[in-house]
Amino acid sequence: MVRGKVQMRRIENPVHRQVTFCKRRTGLLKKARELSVLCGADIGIIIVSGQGKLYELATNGNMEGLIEKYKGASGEDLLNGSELNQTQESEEALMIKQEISLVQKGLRFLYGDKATEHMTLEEMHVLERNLEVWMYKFRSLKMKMMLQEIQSLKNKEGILKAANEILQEKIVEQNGLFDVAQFAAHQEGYFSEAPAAHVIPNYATNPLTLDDYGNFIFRGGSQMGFSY
Amino acid sequence: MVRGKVQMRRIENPVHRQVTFCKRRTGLLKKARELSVLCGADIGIIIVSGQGKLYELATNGNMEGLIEKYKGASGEDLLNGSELNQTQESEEALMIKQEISLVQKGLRFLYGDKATEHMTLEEMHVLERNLEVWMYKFRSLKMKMMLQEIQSLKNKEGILKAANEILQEKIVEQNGLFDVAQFAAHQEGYFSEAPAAHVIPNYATNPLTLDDYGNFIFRGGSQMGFSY
DNA sequence: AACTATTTATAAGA
DNA sequence: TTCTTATAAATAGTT
Repeated sequence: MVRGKVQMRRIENPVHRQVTFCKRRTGLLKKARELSVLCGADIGIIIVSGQGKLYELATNGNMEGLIEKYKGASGEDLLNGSELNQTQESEEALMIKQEISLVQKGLRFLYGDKATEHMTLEEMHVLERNLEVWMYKFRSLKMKMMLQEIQSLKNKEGILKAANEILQEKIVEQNGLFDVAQFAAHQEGYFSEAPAAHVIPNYATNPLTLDDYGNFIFRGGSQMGFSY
Repeated sequence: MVRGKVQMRRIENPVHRQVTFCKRRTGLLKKARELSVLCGADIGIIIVSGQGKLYELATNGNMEGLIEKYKGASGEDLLNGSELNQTQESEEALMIKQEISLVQKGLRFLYGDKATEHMTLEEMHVLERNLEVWMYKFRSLKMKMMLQEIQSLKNKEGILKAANEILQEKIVEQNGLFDVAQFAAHQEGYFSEAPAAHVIPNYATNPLTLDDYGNFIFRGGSQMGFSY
C-alpha cells in the first residue's frame, strides 16, 4: 500500500525501480491514449528506459509523421520556404503513392473479395487518417462545392472510389507543385452537378471567410453514443 | 465534481474539450516527468492538439537526440526483424493485434465449429468490450465500409445478436452476472442518437475531420439506425 | 482559477 | 508476474 507521499527522486532499489517503471509507464501510456481520444489530440511518446530499452506510443499509428510535424513546426523559424522544397516534393509524391495504394486496397476490400482481401485495423486507421489529410489539403475549395462533392460522392460510387480517382489525377499533377486552379477545373468536370466556377479564388492569399461557409449547415458532432 | 465514470470518447462540447485538454495535458506531462525522475528514463512527448497546436516535453532537454535514438532503433528494427520488433512494437499495434485475434476467435466460434472452438465467459466479455472499441475506432469512418461491414454482419444474423444469445446461455449457466436486456438496449442506441446543437466550426483553424464529413454524408442519421 | 466529490493510479505486500 | 488494498493523485463538474 502507499505509505505517505512518494519522494520525487530516483528510486535506488533496482527492483523497486523496475517495477515502478513498468507500472508508471503503463499508466502514462494509458493517460496519453485517453487524452488523445477525449480531446482529439495526436500524441507521440518515446521512452528510453535506464537500460536503454525503447518504448513508444503514437496515437495515430504514425510516429514518423508526428516527428515530421514536430520538426516542421520547430524548424519553421530557422528555415523559411524554398530550401526544403525539393525533398518535400518527393516526400509528397511518395505519400501520394502510399495513399493510392491504401485506397485501392480499401476498394478491393469493399467491392472485391473480402475473403481474400484483408485489411487490418491499423490500415483502416491510416486510410481514415489519409482521407482526413486529403480533405484538409483541399480545404481551400469552397465549402458549398465541397457539400456538393460529398453529396455527389454519396450518390455515385462512394468516397473511396472518388478519392482514388482524384488521387490518381493528383499523381499526374505531381510533376509540378499542386495547382489549385487545375484541380478545381478538374472538379468541375468530374462532378456534373457542381456549379460552374467562373472565378477560381486564390485561397492561399485570400483565406476563406465564414461567409464562404454560409450555406453549409453543420449538424453537430459525432453522436455514435456508445460508451465503454 | 466527478459524476460517474468518464466515457472514453471524444468530448463533443468544444469548451469542455479544451478545458479537459489543458488539464489532462498538464497531468500527462507531470506523470512523464515523474517517471523520468523516479526511474531514470528518458522521455519525449509530442502533442498536437485538435487545433494543430504543438506541445512537447523532452526530459533530457533534447528532443532531437531522442528522435535520433528512436529512428536509429526503429531502423535497426526493420533490418533485424523479429527480436527487437517484439519489444519495441508500438503499444497501438499490439493492441490492434490482440483485438483482431480475439474477434477472429469470436467469429470462428460463432460461424465455425463451436465444438472445437471454446470461449470462456470472460473472453466473451472481452469480445463484447472489444467490439465496442472497434466500433468506437471506426466512428469517424462512417463510410460505406462501415455500413457494408455492419450490414453484412446484420444480414448474416448479426454477431452481436448471436453473441447475446450465446451469452444468455452462458448466463443461465452461470447465475446471471450479465444483464443482456441492458446490453441490448445499449446496443440499440449506438447509431440512433440525435445530433447535437448546431455548430459552425472554424475550418480555417480546424481542418475538417471525418466526423464532420460523416455528418455530411449521414446527415439525419436515419441511415445509420440499424439495430442488432 | 479554485473547490471537492469521485474516480483513477499506484506502492507495497502477498 | 499478478492480485489486493490502502492511500495518494488526478480530475469532471461547479462556482
